[in-house]
Amino acid sequence: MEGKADVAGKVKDLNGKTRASLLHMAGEVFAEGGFHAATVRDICRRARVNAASINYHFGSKGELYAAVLEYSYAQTLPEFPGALKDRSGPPGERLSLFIRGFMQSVLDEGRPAWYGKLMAREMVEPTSALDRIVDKAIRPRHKFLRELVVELLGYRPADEELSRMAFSIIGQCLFYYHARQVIARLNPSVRYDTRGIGRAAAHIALFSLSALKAISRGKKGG
Amino acid sequence: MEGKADVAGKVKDLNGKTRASLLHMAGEVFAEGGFHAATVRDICRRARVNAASINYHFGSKGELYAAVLEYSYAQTLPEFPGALKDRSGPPGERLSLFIRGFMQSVLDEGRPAWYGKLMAREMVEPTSALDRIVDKAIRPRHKFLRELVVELLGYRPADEELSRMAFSIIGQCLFYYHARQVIARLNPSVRYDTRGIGRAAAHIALFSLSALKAISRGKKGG
DNA sequence: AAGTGTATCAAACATTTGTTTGAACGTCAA
DNA sequence: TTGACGTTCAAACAAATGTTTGATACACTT
Repeated sequence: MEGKADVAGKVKDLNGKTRASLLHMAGEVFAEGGFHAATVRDICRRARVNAASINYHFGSKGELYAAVLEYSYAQTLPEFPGALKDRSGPPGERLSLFIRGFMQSVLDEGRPAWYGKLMAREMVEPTSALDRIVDKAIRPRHKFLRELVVELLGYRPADEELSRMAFSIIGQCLFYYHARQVIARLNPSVRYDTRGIGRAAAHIALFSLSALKAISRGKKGG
Repeated sequence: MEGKADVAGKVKDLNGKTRASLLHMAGEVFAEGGFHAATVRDICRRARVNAASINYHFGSKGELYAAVLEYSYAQTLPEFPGALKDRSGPPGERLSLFIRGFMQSVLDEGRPAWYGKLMAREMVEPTSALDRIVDKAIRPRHKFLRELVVELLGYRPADEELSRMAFSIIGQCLFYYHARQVIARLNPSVRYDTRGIGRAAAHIALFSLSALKAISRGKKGG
């Protein structure tokens, strides 16, 4: 009944055309509307395969979702891990680069890299995959941001306060993703192409660096 | 067939017990999981009424949702409009009060005031009701924030830049709502009771005021 | 008492969801 | 050629969804 799909899935991976097509289209559909809004029929229609293919190749919609996360995470691996450990250059510049890179991965509509979007979606509408995402993707970035904040402040605040600093920075970034429909209505001039993302990232970097600098000064002075 | 429900809805409003019960339970359910995740059967079960009641009293699930938004908005009316026009007191203090009030309305789990949550949900998962919410609730707050930022900066930046300042502030606030599942995993010590909300609000106010002050100084000095 | 309109209910309805089934097709080894 | 295996497909399935229906009970008027 279940052929070789489960066992061989990890062996052949993308050998089969159907399987690869499903993986890509599923990534697209999941990134668009989240896990629940996505339908297997829509995914299969776009992938031009039979509706039963998902269950044959992945077992279920949920396991397909997990496979998409795993796959897209592996795709983005070459991008980040270097940046997440890079300690060269002034910390302010590293923060700017991090913010821009993060926003690109979440907002850029062009390339088929849905991992950022899937990550952002999981925050709002969690599935059983959230724990894995937190451990593999979010926690490393959070830690990276915390250390950067320590450098920028010049001292290490209490644990909770330090987390809040990171939250303040990431919160600004994610707002552009989560509230993009509202932003489009409040200020239609805000664009989401590479230039627009760059402008948003530049503002967030300026805003955050200014805050950290002023807080640092206040702490040292008082 | 459609009796007096549609016509009389606006006349009697909450006279009927069933209608009122539905309105309250629907608000609760919609706030929990959004419009799509909510089911009419769940709402009716909690309200202890028949499953057909929603269509009888409101016409459809969508119109019930609209009615909930309208009702909960009317409930929160007494709270805000004063605050949104208050020009007394130092602007920094007014910003702190705004942030705290906004976060309370979005995060507080105790009271049955779902308007904040529904508003935050509409941003991420918009329905056809978004336009109305933007006009009636979001735009006034956005405008209020912009004017406050102008006061705090001491000058008026370009339109887009000014909007981004407001986005940076609101983005920090909404992160605590949208990413609460992730926050719980990253830093379990962050609480969502009144004290915890107050602490988060205080941090966001400090962070934002520091940023605005430093940016203002930089602009004037350079 | 009869009549009128409102409200509530259990049941059924049509649609959509994820999933399963059984047949058909192709490939390759014996 | 035969038989086994992996793959694809149309069709059907069971469950859940929003909605509709027809009957029944109640309140109030005439």
